[in-house]
Amino acid sequence: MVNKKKNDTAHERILIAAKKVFFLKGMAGARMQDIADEAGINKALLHYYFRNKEKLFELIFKEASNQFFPKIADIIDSDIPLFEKIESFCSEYIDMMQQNAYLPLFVLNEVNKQPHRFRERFWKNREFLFSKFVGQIEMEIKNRKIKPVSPAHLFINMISMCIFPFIAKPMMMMSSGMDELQFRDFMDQRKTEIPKFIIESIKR
Amino acid sequence: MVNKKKNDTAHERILIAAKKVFFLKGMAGARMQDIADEAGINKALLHYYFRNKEKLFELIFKEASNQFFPKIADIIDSDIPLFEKIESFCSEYIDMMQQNAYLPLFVLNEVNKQPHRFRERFWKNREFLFSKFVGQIEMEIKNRKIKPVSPAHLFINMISMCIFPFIAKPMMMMSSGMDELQFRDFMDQRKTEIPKFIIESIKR
DNA sequence: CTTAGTATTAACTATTTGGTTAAAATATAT
DNA sequence: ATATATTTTAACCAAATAGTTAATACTAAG
Repeated sequence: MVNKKKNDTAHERILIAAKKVFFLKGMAGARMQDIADEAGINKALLHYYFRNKEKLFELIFKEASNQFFPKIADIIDSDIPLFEKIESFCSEYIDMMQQNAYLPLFVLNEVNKQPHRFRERFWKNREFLFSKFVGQIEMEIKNRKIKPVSPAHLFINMISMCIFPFIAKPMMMMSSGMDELQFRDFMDQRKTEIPKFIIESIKR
Repeated sequence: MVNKKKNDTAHERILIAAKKVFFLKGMAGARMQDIADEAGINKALLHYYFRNKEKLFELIFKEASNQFFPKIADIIDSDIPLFEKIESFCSEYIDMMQQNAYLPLFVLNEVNKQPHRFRERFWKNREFLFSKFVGQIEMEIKNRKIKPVSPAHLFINMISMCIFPFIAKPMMMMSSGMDELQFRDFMDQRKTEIPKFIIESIKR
């Protein structure tokens, strides 16, 4: 045996299929057979490459939660001015989620259903973004650049407005009769609407 | 046979148990045995009262989605002034969700996973709140009472900020080290923080 | 008390589903 | 070409799980 290339078909097709099925149905609702079918391979091959459902899910979930989070940190922790930071956070975060609209609900749902899976990862990897952002806001308040606002609430407001529409997407589309394209447009607007809305509220 | 009272124990205990288990694990993750255990009865009794899992779920889901929605309409569609309306919506809606923090994620998740279950209900029952609220906002803009803002985005902003924290609750608690009580406090604050935040942004 | 309907259970069945095995096909090295 | 390792499959297996059945306990009416 020599170097085994892992960029080949079956192994990769399985990962893509697993992602699709897990995102759509969640851990509890996903069937190994569905994944095999989606990948166009025999079910036994799943277990050949990834020991069991648990392990396979863990991989998908880890990738998903990493994608859901840490890139935020780069923006939030950067040294740019507050208003610019808010603008680029909203814009970039929504942009990321547009490429994977299922991601937020998938991650948040699984965290709710199996908190243990997330707990360790949280205490380890993340000091969590928060601190630096909070400091910056407090600074701006002290300098009377913005009104006195609660940094925690401001932060939660911002991510709520960015993320929630993806979670409520099907419901929004149904209730307002939007189609896929109109939803995309709507979220494109939000990239600028949310920052405007926030800044309008806190600026002096 | 005479009048059958349905306010008795088993039947009710099952509904309570089913609600608990479905809320916690979702349709796909819930086990009939879990529900039976939780209700302290034999599994066969579940099928005696509610033919099958599907039917039982349908009941719980219908009640949940009714609770998640329509009471909003009363506030949103009422004739009170805009700012008051925003205030009472946020306050009352958060208050409702505090009594049932699992509700938003449960409903939104199941709507995502089985959109068909919701579609009919939407086209039928609800003209959806929207219209009257939108009209009122456009009016206030025309009268130069508030800045020109997109009613749709304003509406989504408001419900995002109210609902999202419940969906992200475990994650928020983990990442910030909140306990149950602190979360409650935080949401109590939001009942006034969100309206302040919104009004500050749109007022002239 | 007896009877007829109702509630409840233990035991069972059928199906779904995650996982295994052993053999076949395919590729790789010598 | 032959041997060796890797990939892939068909056929199974065992556990889990929704749903059934037939018998038993319970309740209320006459």
